[in-house]
Parts: sequence; C-alpha cells; structure tokens
Amino acid sequence: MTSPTLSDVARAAGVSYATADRVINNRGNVAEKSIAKVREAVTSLGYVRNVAAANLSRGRIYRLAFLIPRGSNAFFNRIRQHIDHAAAHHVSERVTAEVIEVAAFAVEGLQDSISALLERDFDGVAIVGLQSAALEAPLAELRAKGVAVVGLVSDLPRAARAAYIGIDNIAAGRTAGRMVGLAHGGQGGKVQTFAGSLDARDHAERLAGFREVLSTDFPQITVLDPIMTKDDAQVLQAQTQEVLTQQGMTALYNVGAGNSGLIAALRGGQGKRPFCVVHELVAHSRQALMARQIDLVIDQRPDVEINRAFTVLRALIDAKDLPPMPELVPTIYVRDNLPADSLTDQMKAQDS
Amino acid sequence: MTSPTLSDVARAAGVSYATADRVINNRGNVAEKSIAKVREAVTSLGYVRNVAAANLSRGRIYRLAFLIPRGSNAFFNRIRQHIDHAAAHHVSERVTAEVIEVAAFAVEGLQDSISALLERDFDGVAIVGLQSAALEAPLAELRAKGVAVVGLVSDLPRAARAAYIGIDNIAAGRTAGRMVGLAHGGQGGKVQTFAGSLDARDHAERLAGFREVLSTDFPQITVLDPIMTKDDAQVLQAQTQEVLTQQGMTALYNVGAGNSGLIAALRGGQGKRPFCVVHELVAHSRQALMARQIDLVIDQRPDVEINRAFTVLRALIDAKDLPPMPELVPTIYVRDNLPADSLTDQMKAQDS
DNA sequence: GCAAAAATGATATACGTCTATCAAAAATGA
DNA sequence: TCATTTTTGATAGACGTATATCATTTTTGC
Repeated sequence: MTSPTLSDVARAAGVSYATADRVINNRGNVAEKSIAKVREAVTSLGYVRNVAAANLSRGRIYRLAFLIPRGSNAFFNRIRQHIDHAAAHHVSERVTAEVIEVAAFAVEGLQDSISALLERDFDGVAIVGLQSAALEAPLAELRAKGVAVVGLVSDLPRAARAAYIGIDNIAAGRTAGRMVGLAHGGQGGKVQTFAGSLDARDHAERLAGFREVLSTDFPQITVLDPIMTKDDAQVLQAQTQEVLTQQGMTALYNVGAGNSGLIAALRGGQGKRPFCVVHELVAHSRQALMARQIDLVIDQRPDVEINRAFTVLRALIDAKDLPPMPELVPTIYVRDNLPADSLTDQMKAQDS
Repeated sequence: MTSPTLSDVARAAGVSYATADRVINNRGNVAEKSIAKVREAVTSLGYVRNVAAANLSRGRIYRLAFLIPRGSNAFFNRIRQHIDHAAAHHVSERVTAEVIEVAAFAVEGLQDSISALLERDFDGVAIVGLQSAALEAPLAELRAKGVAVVGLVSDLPRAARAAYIGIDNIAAGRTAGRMVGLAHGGQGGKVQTFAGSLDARDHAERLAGFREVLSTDFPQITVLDPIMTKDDAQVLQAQTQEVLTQQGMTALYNVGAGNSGLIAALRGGQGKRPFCVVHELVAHSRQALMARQIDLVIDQRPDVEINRAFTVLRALIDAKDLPPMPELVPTIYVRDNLPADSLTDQMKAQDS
C-alpha cells in the first residue's frame, strides 16, 4: 500500500536508479528509448515525487519578499498583518517572508527597490505593482537571476511577471454598479462617484465597470463625474458634506481609499441618506457597515490574496503546477455576512 | 543562515541529541532541569521542527474520507468534483482522499456508513452531517480510534466533531434578506419563499435569518410562508408558475435546491418579473444569472470548503495548530462578479 | 574496426527527524 | 553503602530524494 519510490520506477523500467533520476530531473545525456521507458514506468506505477524528501534533500528554503507601499493606509496595514501572520505559520516549511516597504505609487521608488532586490538572495517576490515600462528592465534582470515574480493587488507589466494575484477591477466596478442599480428598485436617481486619481489604473477600471453597468442596465440612473480626492480622508469628508446638501442624490460610490472621511461626513448627516458603496473592509468601513452609515463594501479579500501569493510563489519556485485554488472574485459585504473581526481572531490566538 | 536542527538545540542546551529528542517528542523520563534547558535552547535558537524531515522519517501518509450524500444533486456533484481535484494535487504530499457516498439525508444510513468507517484505516473524515443524537455513539467510537472528524457543509452534533467547515446559514439567510430589502429601493412588496423541508436545519436557519432582517429593517415588505418543495425541480416549476400569476409579487427566495425548476418557470414568464434570489452557484443558476432570469445567487464556495477540509484534517492529524485561513462567509454573486466557469478551467487544465 | 563520444550503472553521501537499543552515569531509598 | 530506579549519552538505521563520481558499456562517425 506504500507509494512507489524512484527506485521502484527504475526497476520497473529496467534501468538503473541513476538513469531514472536523470530522466526525472531532466539532466540530459539520456537516450530517447530510456526516457520513454522511465516515463512509462512512472505512469504505470503512478509515481509521484515525494516533495518532503526532495525538499529535505536539497535543503530547500524559500526566501520570499513582499514589496508593499509604505504609509498608514488601512488596507495595506491589513495586507502587512496578513503577511506576517502567514509567514509565522510557514516557518515549519522553511518559508521566510520579508516585507519591504517602498515609496507609495512612485515608479522611480519602486524601480529602485526592485533593483535593490538583486543584491539580496530571494527566491520569490510579490510586488504591489504599477503599470510602467520603466519597471520592465529591473524585473527582467531579477527574473534572469531565477527569482519568481508575481504582481499583487495591482498588476505589473504583463510580460514582467509570472502571475497576477488580485481581483479584476473592472468586475469590481461592475459589481458595485449592479448593486447600486438594484438598490434603486427600478426608480431613477443620481450617483456621485469619488476616485483618488484616474492615473491609478485600478481606480479608472472600477469607474469604467461601474459606468458600464449603470448605463447599460439602469439608464434611468445618472452617474456624475468623479470627484478627485487623492485618497485623502479630509478631502473626502469635505466633498461628501458638500454633496449631501444637494437634492436628489440617491447614491455615493468611492472607488478609492480615504473612506474614514466619507464616513465621518455621513455620520453627521440627518434624514435619509444616499445608498453608499465603498471598497475594502477595514476597521472603519466595517464599523460604518454595522452602524448603518454605509450599505455595501466591495472587498478583495487580502487574506485570500496573501495565502495565494505564498502558494503561487512556492509553486513557481518548485516549477510545479499550481494546486487547485478558489478564484479571486470581488466580495460583496453587507452587515449580515461579515467575517469575524480579525482583531478578535488575534486575541483568540493569544489566549491559546 | 541555515536554520537550527535538533542537534544544534541539543548542543546549545548541553545535553545529548537523545535527550533533546525526548523533550521535543515528550517521551517522558526526562529530568525537569533538562526539559527546561532544552526548552530554553529551542526558543533562543528559534528552533522549528522540519516537517518535511519529520514526515519523511515516520513515513506519514494521510488517508482521508469524505462522506457525501448520494444522488444527482448539482451542488454535491460540484463538491465531489472539487474533492477529486484537490486530492489529485495532494498526492505529492502523501494525502489520499476517498469519497464515500451515503444515503441522502437519512440518519440510519449515515449511522451505518460511519460504523463502516471503523473497519477502514482512515486518519481523518469529513462528513456532511445531520443533527441527530444517534450519530454520537459511532462518531465517538471513531474518534476513540484516533480518527479526526469534521462536519462539512452541514454540521454534526457539536460534541461529536472537532470542527465544522461550512457557512453560518442564519447569516446566509440574513444576507439574502438584506439584498431583497435593498432591491425594493424603499418601496413595499411581497416575497414568496420556497424551502425543501423545514426539517432540514439549514433551510430552517436560512429562512429564519431572512425573515429577521426583513421584519426588522424592511417592515414594508411582506414575507409569505414558504412553499414546501422537497427540493424537487418539478414541484418548484409548477409552484413558481402559479406564484407568477399573482399580482404584486415583488420577490422570490428559494432557500433550498431544485432551482432548475424555478428557473424554467421564470424563463417562460413575460413582462417584469420579481427579484429572484437562490442558493448555490451551479451550472443552471450561473446560466440563469447571465441570462437575467434571476438576480442573485448566495453561494457557500464549496471549493474553499473542500480546501479547508483538507487543511484542517491534516492539522488535526498532526495535532498542530491551524494555519491562517480566510473566513467562510456566504458569498453574493451577481452576473458581474462570477468566477470563471470551472468547466472552462478543466478544459484549460487538459490543454496544458 | 577503431577511437571518440554518449549513455548507463553502481554506489556513496547528505538532508533532519524518528525510533530503538544498549551502556553508562546519576539520583534515590533504605 | 549498596541495590534499585531514573536519567542520560552514544549511536545506528530508516525514510526518499538530490547530487556527484567513476567505471563500464553502448553508440556513433569515419
């Protein structure tokens, strides 16, 4: 009942262990005929390499790095926290993860940080990226060194990374649009949108998806041009206050960050407020959802993304195919399907 | 830079490897003083057992079983498919999973199937359970044999399992209620509900959650008593047709299965149809969502659940603490945030 | 048919842990 | 103090793979 080893395969194929090994790890200098025999034995015996033994043998350790924007953004704090958490649970598999903070949303800073990675001995890196051709050269160098590179949350130039781990932001915008449309119950209305900056690709994409759904499926709803906020909570608060004074505003949608400002403005308001949709579940958006100050949060499940990043990077480093993984999809939260507070989780963890 | 081994720990603690081993694997017959010294060395060196080496050494294999209701139910077909898929990707870690079909929703059948497990040599079992005290005895026997037991999708008696992997069905019903409420845009309405049977705990819970939210937050909406369908598509089709002839029906909500019937009835209808919410994303509900025959699907992400089952069972078997895992939460699907079709995925997999 | 090149076989060591055995040392009790 | 028990040390084999070396056999080209 025990699974076959490479020695079994060699015996079945009628070759020596050394030759079987040459085939399995394609070291070359093997006759086609032998390759075929070994391959056949592998399938007929159902041989699968024992990763535990393999890793043990080569003393493999996985050194991972995460390049995350610096700053006090609640969302990226959450990301950082999840990385540390995941890393702690991966030590027994010889996986180490280091978070490297980079200047936020600056091509040059990111470029430098990527170049700096060349000096370090990482096996895999996950990068919160930007769409800039300037990144292609340093990334190409990195990959030439054999480092696995994936884009995280925000994609890198397509050719410069092996995978992208993040949601489809057009779909996220469409989802928000659908929900805003539904919430009008067939009636007309007027939606004010907010964005950090349209240079941020994710903001532009969300907005495009949002507009698309509303114009196609809910033409009786007017979408106003976005107010630019630089993701600054103060700007958002002031602008929201202003918007709330206007008549006939039936919904608000912020594609970007800075939601604490938007929420603060809503908290002050009285009477019936517009239907409110924001992105990313963090402490204040969760609280606002519970307090009925906003209606919907579209979240990208950073915890799932980080888990996925670990898995994908390991698979890339081992050059094996990916295990089955649930799809990344924009998640809709209302006050009724919120996951337990992660802070609560941490306290539980400390108890035990 | 290489991580410390148990020999390093022994040296640092000033004891032999054998003693360090006795402490680590608490084999007893060690002086308190030595235990303390080893513990100290472990923390100061940051020693972590190398699981790869450990598993290799003890030749550990994980034999898992999944007890799943027999039948052609689309949802459980999906579950079965995910199990096979996950199992295929776990062979390299010496994990095997066997799906055992049991009589659907019958306490006696399940009881017998659990007893039958005693004859087999499984390390862990995931069971789509029922709330019945009759299951407690056979489960206790199983656990006494050292088998890890978890409830899957539908819980077992609390004391009889180590964990439950599934969503909170009250939350799922609340979520559905919230969405139906929102979709009325402040107007009144009348909702027809459908259920398989209120003996099924999950159906009853969903309905309760649904009612709770609507009565609390949307009192202008009337919730009609559920039509019982036995999860039979034909019954559902006939009943839906009947309901659609009635005036003023603004929404439909089915907490159970048999949605193909409901969808067939909707496909026939003309003019404006009620807002429709169903559970579980399967081929026909996905198609109906795309074809705008229904509006919302609440899904429990069986793929995530299966992955989780594998992880939790392995952790239980190894008696180690659980790695970080994203929460299980009822997922809301609209036509804009659907994951790629799993059939498409399979075809892709065949290509490569 | 011969030299050179390519392919194969045989074998040894290492990875870190588990498990077991046996002998030696230390602690305990009377 | 001596016998008994408890604790410790030393060590060896196994798990399955990776990697390397060196000798031997087979194939290739001319």
